Amino acid sequence: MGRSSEEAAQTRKTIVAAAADHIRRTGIAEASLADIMAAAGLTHGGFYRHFRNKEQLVAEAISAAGTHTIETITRAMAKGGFDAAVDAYLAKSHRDARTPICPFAAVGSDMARSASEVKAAGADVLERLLGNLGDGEARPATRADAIAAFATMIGAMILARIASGTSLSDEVLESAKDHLHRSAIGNGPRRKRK
Amino acid sequence: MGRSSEEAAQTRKTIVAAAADHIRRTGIAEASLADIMAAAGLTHGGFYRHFRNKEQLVAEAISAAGTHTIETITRAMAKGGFDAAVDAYLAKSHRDARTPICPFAAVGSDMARSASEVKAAGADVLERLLGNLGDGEARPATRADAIAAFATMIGAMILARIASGTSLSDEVLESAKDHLHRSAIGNGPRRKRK
DNA sequence: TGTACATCAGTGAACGCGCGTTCACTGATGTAC
DNA sequence: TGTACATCAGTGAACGCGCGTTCACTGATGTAC
Repeated sequence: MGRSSEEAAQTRKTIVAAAADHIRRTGIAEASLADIMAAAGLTHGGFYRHFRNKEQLVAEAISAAGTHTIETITRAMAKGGFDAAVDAYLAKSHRDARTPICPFAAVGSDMARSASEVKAAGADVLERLLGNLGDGEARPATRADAIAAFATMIGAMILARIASGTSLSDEVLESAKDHLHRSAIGNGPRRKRK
Repeated sequence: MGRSSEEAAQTRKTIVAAAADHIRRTGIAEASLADIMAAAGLTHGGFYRHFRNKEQLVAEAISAAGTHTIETITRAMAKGGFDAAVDAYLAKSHRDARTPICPFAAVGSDMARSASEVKAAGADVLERLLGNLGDGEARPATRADAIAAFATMIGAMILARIASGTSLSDEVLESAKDHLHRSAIGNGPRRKRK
């Protein structure tokens, strides 16, 4: 089955998208190349026509998932400010989603243990996210505030997922939301730090 | 090789301790029973004399690692208050440790995807930790404050480990520390929430 | 107290399985003439 | 323009390996008499 190079480029994107989904749902180690390729509508033998190895795919999948997450957060910030973005991120629907949106909450611990290629992709997503949180009107006052706020969000989401099904889980989400709303990090327009 | 039941109980504890180490170092899925048993000085065949399956061992290992983490945090709080505990947790030496101390930072994402037995062990550790953070003089003012502070700590540690080796990593630790110090969560004695 | 025996922690080989990776092959595509 | 051919995306079988789990066996322990 020969394919044009245009079709091949599309196939590659499909594989990355399937990997981004599968990895966030099951974890990095648990997502097998055969499953990812099947989800992309392909057999697993063709994988190495597109990628050097699994690590490369994981790195690109993290990057793609991160880009979508940044867009989602940026959109929420533009519409309803920092508080709205926090509420959207820490929503029960995000906690319970079959496919988690944010790769840091879904596989943050996995990434921390991964090969440098994967960690670099994760660090790049974080850097891009921090750059974008500076945009908009009701943004965090400083880069340090944005870092602390995002750390609180992913930490709370991870704890809420561990405790899912208990009242503690809801309490974690509510406590983190309240804290971020009250901490005056993003209330109203501020000057970006020089 | 027959063993007394006393020796067997000690062996069981050794296996759990080896599992707690191995799991925090490599991840849940990546820690094989054969490796854990070898680290405990045993062959892997005898595993099922002590545990129903891998899940049960993982749950007990999380619980044991969590107990040690709670003790460490409680000790730091007793000695230097909330700020000292934050500084100890978010230290570079904790980020770079061969065996991470805190199971939530090390394998939080893994736990969130694990069987209910493992998640229940994690939720129990969190509940115990929150109970202990209420002790001491310079404790977080409310349970909600304690939850938000701990979420910030594990989130920051995970992000710092993903970015390890870059200046962003140090920046994450510093930003989270500054935020927690400034947020007045644990500055001085407060009344515990009713 | 001394002896026979049941127990069971631990050994080491084996099981079926799924993993990442490799490879010979297929056949439509795009190019050279 | 039409034809021959090289390319290479995708197939499907196979590879060696490590996994969780099982099992027949060993032999020191603790108990029954």
